[in-house]
Amino acid sequence: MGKCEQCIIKQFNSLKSLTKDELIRISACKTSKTIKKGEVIFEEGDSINGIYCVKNGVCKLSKLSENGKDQIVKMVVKGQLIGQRSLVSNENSNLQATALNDMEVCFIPRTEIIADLQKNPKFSFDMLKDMAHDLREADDIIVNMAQKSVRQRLAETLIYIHESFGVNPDGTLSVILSREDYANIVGTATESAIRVLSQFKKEGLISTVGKFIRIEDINGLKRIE
Amino acid sequence: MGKCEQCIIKQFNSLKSLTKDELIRISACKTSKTIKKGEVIFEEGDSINGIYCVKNGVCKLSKLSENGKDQIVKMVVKGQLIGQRSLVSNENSNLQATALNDMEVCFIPRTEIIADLQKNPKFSFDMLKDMAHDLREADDIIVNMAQKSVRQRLAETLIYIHESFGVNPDGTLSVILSREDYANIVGTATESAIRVLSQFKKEGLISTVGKFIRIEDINGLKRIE
DNA sequence: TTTAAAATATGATATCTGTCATGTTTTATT
DNA sequence: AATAAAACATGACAGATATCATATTTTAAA
Repeated sequence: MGKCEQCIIKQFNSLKSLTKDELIRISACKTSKTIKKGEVIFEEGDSINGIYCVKNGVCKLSKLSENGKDQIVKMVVKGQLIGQRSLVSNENSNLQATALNDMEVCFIPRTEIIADLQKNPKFSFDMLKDMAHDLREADDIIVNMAQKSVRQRLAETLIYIHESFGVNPDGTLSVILSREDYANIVGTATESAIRVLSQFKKEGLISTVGKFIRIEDINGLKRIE
Repeated sequence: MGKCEQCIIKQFNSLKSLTKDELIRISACKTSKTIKKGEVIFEEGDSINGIYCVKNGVCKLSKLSENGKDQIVKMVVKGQLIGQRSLVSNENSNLQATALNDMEVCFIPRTEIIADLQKNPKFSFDMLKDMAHDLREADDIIVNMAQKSVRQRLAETLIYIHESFGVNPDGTLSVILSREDYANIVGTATESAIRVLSQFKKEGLISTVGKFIRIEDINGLKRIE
């Protein structure tokens, strides 16, 4: 099993602020897991009791709505942490985490992290920064949901995935989502998401081969109103 | 000018975790302000350079959308803090704060708070908890925006205001909002908000006299689908 | 008080989006 | 390869919501 103190992944999240000794201690009690595509890491209401550090792969954080739809609230990639909120508030999770492709994660038990938060102010300040960033993102999502059309939101989602998660060598988006996932990010019916993607294709803004999507005209997407 | 260490308001936010000495120091450099109804406390893009502790009154935090609407993201009442996110991330504000009625606030400069965050782990952990709570609320708002009708969202907004901010002796909601504000919380056109409120009135769910709204049948509102 | 401005109200209509139905394609499994 | 299941696609239609127009009422200001 890898050692936290040597792991490059920690560069990308607040764990980077832990001292070498703290990392060694955490390394001793962490557990590594492989999670297969589609597998649920934890459900709404689960007591998580720790945080996950994503070493590889992508997952979605979603929340079930009363109408049966599973709204995707955030996507998490390599380098990021999952479960900080529940860790801090000591409440059960309000979200479900589901792997979008095969993942490798490390699980660090709650008590260890809490101990470090109490002792290492740089670490807790870093986590504060992360949450402040998440909050800002959440604000933007709220505004988009409230004020923009499905067409605009879907265009922005494609751009976001393109810019945040990158593309394969052939230019297709590296994160593969079903049309239903797109609908659940945008907050619309699956048929509507399919329809709008088809329109984008007709307009030459994107090209698709099955689930693979390539953005052909990113400025065109940005221009959508 | 009041002294922080004797101020009861701090009970309701993370400032309660500061030591007496820290509070005395903060008290020495804080400034009190009165803000009139409708006045803007800070705008999007402003560098805030501190946090506001709300001693009295209510304000809205909003973000301008490209379509010209001013989406309300959160309402802040007596006891709560404003500006933690910008404080922590050291970025300019992504939101505008506007007083909904006359307010009294204390402004604490950034450097003081940062110093305490670095030194007092209990304080920073408390602020982490606050942010985790805000994030959870934001998740709920995203899901509601994405999955619920204007009618449902408006009903839930009325219930939220009723339960979180209370009522006057005559039973009317103590926080007075314009129809436009309601529209900007719910994320709809002002006319739609007006229309739905009129419907609620016709259905006996609420009664209104000018801007004053009284919930007559809270269970009826909760039943709306 | 008078007047102007802003907020509230309501109708008519257009547009957007959801739902249902149905067919096709892709993917997984035997 | 054959089959079933899932995902994707598209049309038709209904319902929700935005927009525009126009009153009416309330509030603020002169």
